[in-house]
Amino acid sequence: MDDTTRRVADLLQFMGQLLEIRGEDAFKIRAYYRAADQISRLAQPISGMSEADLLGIAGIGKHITRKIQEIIANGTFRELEEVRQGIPATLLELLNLEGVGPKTVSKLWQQMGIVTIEDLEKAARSHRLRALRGFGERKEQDILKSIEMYRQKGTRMNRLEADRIVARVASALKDAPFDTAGSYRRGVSTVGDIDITTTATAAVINPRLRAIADEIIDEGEKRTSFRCQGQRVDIRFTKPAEYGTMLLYLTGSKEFNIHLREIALSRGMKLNEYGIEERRGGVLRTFETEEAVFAFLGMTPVPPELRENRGEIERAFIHNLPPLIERADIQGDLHVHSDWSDGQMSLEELARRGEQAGYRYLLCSDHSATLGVAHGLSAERVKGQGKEIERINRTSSCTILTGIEVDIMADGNLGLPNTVLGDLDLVIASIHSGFKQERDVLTRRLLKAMENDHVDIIGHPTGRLLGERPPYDVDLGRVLDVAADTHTALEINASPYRLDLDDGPVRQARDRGIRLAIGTDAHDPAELTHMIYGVTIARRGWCGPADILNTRELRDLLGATT
DNA sequence: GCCGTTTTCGGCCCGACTGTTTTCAGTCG
Repeated sequence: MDDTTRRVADLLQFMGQLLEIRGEDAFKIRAYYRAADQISRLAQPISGMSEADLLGIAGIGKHITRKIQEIIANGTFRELEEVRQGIPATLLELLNLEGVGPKTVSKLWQQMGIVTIEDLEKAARSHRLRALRGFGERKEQDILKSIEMYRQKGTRMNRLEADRIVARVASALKDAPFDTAGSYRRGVSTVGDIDITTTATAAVINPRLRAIADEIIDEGEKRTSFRCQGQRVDIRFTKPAEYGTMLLYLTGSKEFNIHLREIALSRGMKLNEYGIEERRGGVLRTFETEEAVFAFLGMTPVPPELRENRGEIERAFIHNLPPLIERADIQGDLHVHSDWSDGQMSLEELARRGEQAGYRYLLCSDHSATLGVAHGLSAERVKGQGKEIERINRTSSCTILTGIEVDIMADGNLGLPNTVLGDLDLVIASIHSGFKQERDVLTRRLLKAMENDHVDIIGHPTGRLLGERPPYDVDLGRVLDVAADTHTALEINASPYRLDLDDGPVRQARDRGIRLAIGTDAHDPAELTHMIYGVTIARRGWCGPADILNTRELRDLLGATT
């Protein structure tokens, strides 16, 4: 997203938060949040959009359009500046505390003069909070605990961590039937908490959960929340007859649920986690499966990965959802390292692992020599590796493709000469250094690499490491333009530590007909199994088999990239 | 503030759980 679009979304979000603290009408607040959300997922820069374009976006009307125009022209809007005058900026941070919402913040501020987390901590420690109406000893303790949690900053889990927690909870549930839901089920690249629904009863399950919980947050007949290995887990207990609507509700996303419920409402039906009822005193109709709910509403079932209210609901009503890629469509892995650079697998092992995975091919893409730490390959060693691969391929049903993950250096030149690159089956070009360069410099490095005829794929195009390093500052719009022009594929790096590109840009690339390549970037055998994470991101980006290079047969693949 | 196949006014997704309460407000998902 470009800076201006980002700023518009941020300021509308900010306005919503300020209005919350002021205790304004909840629907007005929601309107700002909704507008901010819509803008943050725009595929194009907002500054290029006309007034009519803006008004065409659901949830953006006359007033917010004017404010957007003001932000584009002046960097802010008058009403926001007026509202923020009266409210200390530090108050917003208090909203990050679990159990502390706008009403509480407002009360703390107006009745006790509390404006920072430090103020709040002091007041709670000296037992002054309990003087407020609606506060007691328990609440003081809870607030202190929330402050501690916030300072430890529980970050979102990557998929691998989430898988571990799910496995742990599954072991406690034993034979009880259950499904994961929430962002985990939708396949989001990082997961905030684990949502689970089960038809087993609370009476049976709650005691088992206590055995694996660090802490029980709250415990009930219908829902139990607890912390497991530092992460929050929510379990909903469901009757089998109501399982379909419960799973649908718990899977979300929130925006998907709201939109679907609005549509149900407009047809005189109320949809919740227990079923669907006629709005005027009808009986509750229940559904055992999600498919049954979708069928009743007249929709094609929406795969969980698509449930983000990005147009999939409308498409499901006209039975026109895109075909999505499946794990079984994958014919090979297009990014693997061997022990010729920093990987652990020999070339023989690569071939064997590829056969075991049922792959037709694997792209051996070791680092080029410029990347000192990775024992990268010189021009000479590239040749040597090629001979070795040729030998192994004679007896392997999984063809090892010769390749390289060549460095895009600080000046945009590549780490190996064209004469070397030209002899390889496929070339990935990636940035591994100079992350802090100016946006324009970084962007031009990528563009220059794409314009090289020998470069087939751009590896981990934004360079992010989830929870560790933000994406580098590139103009993704320009990258997509040039990728389309030069027929360069962009990678969906399937490593759970990267997932780069993520679903948003994948969708944009896919909509523009840009080809995508899924690679695990495996350095050891276990990492070859990460392919599923990449496939999931592709699905979230609305990709079908035809959008992904490595669904192709070998001959087709090489034909497409020469 | 947005929006319209009951509406240009009067709705806006819906429910669980907790703490501090004597019936509910606040928060969360």
